[in-house]
Amino acid sequence: MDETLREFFNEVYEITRQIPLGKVLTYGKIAILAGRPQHARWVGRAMALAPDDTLPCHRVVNSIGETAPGWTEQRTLLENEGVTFLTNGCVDMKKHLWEVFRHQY
DNA sequence: AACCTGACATCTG
DNA sequence: TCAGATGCCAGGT
Repeated sequence: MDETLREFFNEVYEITRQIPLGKVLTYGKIAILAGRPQHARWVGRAMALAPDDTLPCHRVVNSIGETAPGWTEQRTLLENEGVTFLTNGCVDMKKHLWEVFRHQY
């Protein structure tokens, strides 16, 4: 794998580690924070390959708040930390999306 | 080189 | 509101 991509992955993991309990981030937002706005899909791949069990990758969802396909535990993990879901099965983004940008300013 | 794939995002009718 | 199309990009075949 390309070295710059590996750096990107590490950046992604670093950011993911900083997501507070009970909050979530989207693949796209993480891609932006990691400096590569076009690589949302690569963030997903980074999660899939995440070697570190302590990485809170369950706090990463897509732009509309859907949990990862084929990973039913994710919802349970989130609910255990107080994250609520809407009737359509998506995370209540209004409540739980981590407003990173507001903290930066 | 050509084509497919995917833990994505955004636009469109 | 929502399914389908489109853009995206690197890895796999």
